[in-house]
Amino acid sequence: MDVTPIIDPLNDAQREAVTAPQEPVLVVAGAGSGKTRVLVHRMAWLVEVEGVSPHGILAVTFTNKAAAEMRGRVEELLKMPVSNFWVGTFHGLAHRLLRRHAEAAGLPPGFQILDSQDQLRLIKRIVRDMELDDSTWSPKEVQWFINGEKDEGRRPDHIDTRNDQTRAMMVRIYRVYQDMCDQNGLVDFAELLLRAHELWLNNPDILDQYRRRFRHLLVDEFQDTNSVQYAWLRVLAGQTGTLFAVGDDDQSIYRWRGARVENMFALKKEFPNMREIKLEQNYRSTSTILNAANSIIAHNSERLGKNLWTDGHDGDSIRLYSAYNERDEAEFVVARIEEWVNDGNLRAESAVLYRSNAQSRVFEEMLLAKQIPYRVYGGLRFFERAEIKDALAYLRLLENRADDASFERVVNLPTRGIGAKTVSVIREYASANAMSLWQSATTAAGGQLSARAAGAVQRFLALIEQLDQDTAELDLGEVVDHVIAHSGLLEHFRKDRGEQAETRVENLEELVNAAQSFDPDTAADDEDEMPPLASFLAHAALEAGEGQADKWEDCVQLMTLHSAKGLEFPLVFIGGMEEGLFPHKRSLNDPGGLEEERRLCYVGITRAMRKLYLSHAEQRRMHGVDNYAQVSRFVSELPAECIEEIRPNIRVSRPAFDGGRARNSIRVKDSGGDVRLGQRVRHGKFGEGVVLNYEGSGAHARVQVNFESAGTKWLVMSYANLELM
DNA sequence: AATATCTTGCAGTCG
DNA sequence: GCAAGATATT
Repeated sequence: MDVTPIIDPLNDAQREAVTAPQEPVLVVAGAGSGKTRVLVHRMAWLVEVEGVSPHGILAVTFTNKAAAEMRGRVEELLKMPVSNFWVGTFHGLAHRLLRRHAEAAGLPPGFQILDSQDQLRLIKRIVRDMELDDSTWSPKEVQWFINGEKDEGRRPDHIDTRNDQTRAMMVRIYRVYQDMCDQNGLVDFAELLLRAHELWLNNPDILDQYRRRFRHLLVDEFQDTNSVQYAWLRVLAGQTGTLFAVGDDDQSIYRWRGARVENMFALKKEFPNMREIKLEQNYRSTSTILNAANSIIAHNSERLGKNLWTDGHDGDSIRLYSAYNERDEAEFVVARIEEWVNDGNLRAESAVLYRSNAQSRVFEEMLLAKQIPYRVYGGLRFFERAEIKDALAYLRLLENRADDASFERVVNLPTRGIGAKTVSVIREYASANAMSLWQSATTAAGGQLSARAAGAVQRFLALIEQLDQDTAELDLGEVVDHVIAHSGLLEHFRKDRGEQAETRVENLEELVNAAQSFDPDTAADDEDEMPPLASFLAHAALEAGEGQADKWEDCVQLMTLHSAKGLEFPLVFIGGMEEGLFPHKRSLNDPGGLEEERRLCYVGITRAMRKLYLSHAEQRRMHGVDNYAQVSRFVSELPAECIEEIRPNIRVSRPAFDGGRARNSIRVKDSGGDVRLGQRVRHGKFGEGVVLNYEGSGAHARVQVNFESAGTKWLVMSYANLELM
């Protein structure tokens, strides 16, 4: 057999990894050192040379993108379809296991996935139902707490709450939340992983079956595994499985969602015979860019230690631009992109990276103004759009009548005379009798509904049953089409004359397309197949789709630094290099947070192949308020000889701003005086009060005043005629 | 009960 | 600057 395509394109270190004996291997692979290639070639090596059946190989990644890429490349190399391999994300694989073994995992067969929006909604309701103050028990924090505990593998019973009232209450909410999910057959993201792990622990026979099957476990981005994922893999590997783990401690950027870099060290302890191989030769970037990256990451203390090198060219300096504000920054970036394109390059080769999603807006506006096509990754994804979730809620009810979240979402959408009052009666009767909203509704909440409300509810129930019957024989695309048409959703959005109504209708139509072309999972594995609708719904929750269509058009790529991991671009911009934004201020509270931000910066820099631009703005509008920040410390951690500063052109219209760093007063029209925060003022009608807040400037300036008798009001300065006191 | 308008909180990153 | 939720209006 000809193995040259498998081993020829590899350097020595890569080859050592790919051809290693069937023993545990840890590959520490720097950015751009060919780690995906190593994984792909290892799989090919196992199959072609070692004679391992694809059936016995499990490959795990974190993102759908990475999984898709791995599939594609293995197929290309082996020239055979990879349907026999299990290749997927942790969540995807966990989901597949749970579907197969729903009963053993203690789940109803029609269980649905709860995405984080739905999860938050549910928690909000629970906090309210428990009559807790949602400012002390902010649903977001509760969500954070629950997910954090689940990521560590802890159920409410495992959590020690002695001497900690706050924690005790959090655990109480966690309990109620979990009961709710169990009753409704809902599984959140963290739960998928935890249940999959518990499936091993509680069912030795099932575990044994998979242990015997998967003798080879390949794991990408090992530094991003959390405790549960690690335990899941560890148990699956057992004494007989061989683990092939690839990771880079310097690219560990998901600690906030439970990832533990330490898992890389733990591996070496658990498998004393583990072979460790370092990949340090970079094939992606110029040496200037690599120097910058090495120099940044050297400021971190906790590292396995590794230094990237290349035998390529120096390339251009890294350009640093100091903008006045975020618009100026965007203008600069877009102008550079225009030059790039005029030089005959593709737009798709350029990427604008930023720390937080909110930063994309200004770049989008500027690109739009210059009519440059672009594509935003992340942000609000297709399956997360409100109208899509509405449609999915109908579909979910068809699958699982007990899905309360979906029930509530569509019971009165489009409006059919079932108001808040009616729903709350149904809800109370349901919780008093430990039944689903659906069941409660079928009994007209135990007869507590008025005749009119009961009639409306009855019509809703009949509608769902009717939809279910009518679609029983249809295929997936037709089901979706039928449901959005006959549920009244499409009609509802059609007659809505809001500006977004049209795109909503288009999105619903797009959903039908998505369903039609949906391929029930590329890994059409042997035995039990999932019903298409269930499979499609899971796909919607797990993959969420992309922000916009038109993948194939040549367009500028916009994304967060996080979602850029694993990608590369000839031209890269990193915007918002400001203290407080990057490193983000909320990362500074916890130890290790800063180092993680620095690794994120390292990830960003190493995305660039040829040209890298960094920029920061002196002034940036956030939450509608101007902010001023220092240049990010990361800029000063770069070697000076790599950097070339670009001064703004004089012609740039410097925004009229009034000098002060922390501006806290505005000028009252024609009056010579300033209104400051805390200033006492008198109003002709409302009397005396104190200025709490203000916004805008000039004729549009408004102030918020707390009046002693009239309460707080927003007033337009130019009309209010405030008298300063 | 349905719709229009105002207020509030937000934006840290993913599956 | 936007979206969700709260409040006001019909």
